[in-house]
Amino acid sequence: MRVSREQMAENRERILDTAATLFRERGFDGVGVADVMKAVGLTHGGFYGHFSSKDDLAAQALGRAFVHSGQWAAEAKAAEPQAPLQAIVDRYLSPSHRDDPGHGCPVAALGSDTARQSEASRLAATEGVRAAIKGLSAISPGATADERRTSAIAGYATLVGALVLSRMVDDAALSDEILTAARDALRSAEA
Amino acid sequence: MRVSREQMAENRERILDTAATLFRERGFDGVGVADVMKAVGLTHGGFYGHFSSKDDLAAQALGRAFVHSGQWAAEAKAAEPQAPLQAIVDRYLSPSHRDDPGHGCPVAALGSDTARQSEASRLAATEGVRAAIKGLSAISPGATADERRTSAIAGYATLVGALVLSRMVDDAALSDEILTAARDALRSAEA
DNA sequence: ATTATCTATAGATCTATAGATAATGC
DNA sequence: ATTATCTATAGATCTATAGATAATGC
Repeated sequence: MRVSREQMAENRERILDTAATLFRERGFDGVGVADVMKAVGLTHGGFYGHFSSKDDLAAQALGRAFVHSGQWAAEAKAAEPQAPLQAIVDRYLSPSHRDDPGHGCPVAALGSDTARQSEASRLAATEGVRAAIKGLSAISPGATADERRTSAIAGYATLVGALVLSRMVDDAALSDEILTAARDALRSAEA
Repeated sequence: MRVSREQMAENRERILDTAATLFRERGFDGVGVADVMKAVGLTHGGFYGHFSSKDDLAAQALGRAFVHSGQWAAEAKAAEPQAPLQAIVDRYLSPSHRDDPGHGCPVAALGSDTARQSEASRLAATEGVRAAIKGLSAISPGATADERRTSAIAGYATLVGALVLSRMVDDAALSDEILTAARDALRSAEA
């Protein structure tokens, strides 16, 4: 039953990544500790050797999701160095992102829930949002640093809101229209 | 124990309004049937005489929240007929709206959750979002009806995203900055 | 010998229902 | 007599813990 120290560390990573995905797919309350452990292939009693509580897991999994989000943005930038903001906007507002919340933006997937979560989760979210704003400020339009930061925050809000709205409505045409409208508006703001 | 037919109808209304507030404050999973009934002053067994299930209540309470949201926007328009969009934006992005989710926008409070809710809830949300877009299209900037609709959708997304972000972060200054940045960006878009 | 994981379960909570109670309305 | 509400509870689910098991690592 016991595994090596190295294997244990790997198990912990898999619990975190699996939880980060499941929470984004089903919400914090839609996933139990036993669900996460079962998905990883362990029994749920073993969970408490890795994390002190479900809240602890939630906070760390949220942090993990934000880190992946940042890498995701960096990839988009690297792939399109001439128009990095447009690359991020197009990828963020794509149907494939909308249809795969488990591997997407943690703000759109868990935003309204996180506001009601533990202190540790909210701290992870605050750092994640701060980092995202910083990253977007470097590539957003504006004559001064202040203007770029303002347009980065507003652009971030537009992305998040459009994705939340597109996932909420039960009408494929309206959902697509929301993504397209937000993309068009952000494109003309860049010009 | 029994009450008049009229009183029963009033009880039903109070259950709906109370649920609409509690769900927005604590999320769908953060509120039990017993919590709602206790807040109304009834025992939880009586609930099933009014609604067939918690899902049924959730869908109807969500519809109710959207109706109130529409009235809220109409009030802002009536109070400031010369600049109706600005009045809505200012009210939506105010600290008092941010700090009172129970009486505010259902999209910002329950958006990510609603995507995972029952068919009936998603239908209520779809109608609510459709109505909001229609209302905003009438007062949004743009030369053609299509342009006004696009800027209405993008503006709505900016409002929702900014409120979600401002509620998620655990830093008052950053939260205020997000509200202000979104408001400034929407103001310059109107011009 | 130590310890990562497993088995089993306590304790709490939540939805939904069945039958009792008591006030309304024909 | 009808029916809106109440009391009590069944059944399911979830977090967390205690003690057993068996493989690692000194």
